[in-house]
Amino acid sequence: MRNLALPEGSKEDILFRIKNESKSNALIKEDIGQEDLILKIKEYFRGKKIDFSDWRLNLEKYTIFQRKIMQVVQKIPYGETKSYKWVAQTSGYPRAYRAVGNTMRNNPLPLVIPCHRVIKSDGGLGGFSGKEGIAYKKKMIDFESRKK
DNA sequence: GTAAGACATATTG
DNA sequence: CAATATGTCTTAC
Repeated sequence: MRNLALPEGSKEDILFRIKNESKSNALIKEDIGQEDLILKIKEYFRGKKIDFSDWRLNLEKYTIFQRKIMQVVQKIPYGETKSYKWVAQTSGYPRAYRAVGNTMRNNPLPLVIPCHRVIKSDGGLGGFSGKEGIAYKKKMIDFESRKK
C-alpha cells in the first residue's frame, strides 16, 4: 500500500479549520508562524510524521475537564489508537468516556489534537465530524498505521 | 460467537 | 433538563 492518499476535500477542510481557529483565537502559542504551520500540516498530509504533542495551546476558554482531555489526546503518538475510556481514565475521569466524545466533537484543532486516534473500546471507530464522516476517520488511521 | 437493545454515567449549554 | 463521537450487561439467535 504505497500511495495511500487522503481525500482532498476533507484535507482542505481540516487545513481551513486549523488556520482559522489558530489565527482568530490564538490557540497555538508555539512560536511558529502561520506559513510554517501550514507547511507542517502539508508535510503531514504528504506522509511525514509530525509530532504535535509538544505544542503549547491556549485553552483558557475551555473548561478544566476539556483542557485535561485535550492535553491527554494530544499526547497520543503517531500511528497509535486509544479508546475514549483510555482517555477518560488517563485524564483522571474514569467514567467520563462519554463526555470525552462530547469534547472531541468540539475539537477546535484537528491533527494537533488527534481526535481521529480515539476510537471505541470494542474496536469500533466511534464518530467523526467532517465532510466524509467516519469513513475519513478510518482513512486517517490507515494512513498513519501503514507499516512498510 | 455475534448482534441488538436497555441502562448506566459524566459533562455541557 | 436534554443531548451525546461511550461502555457494559442481558438476551436471543
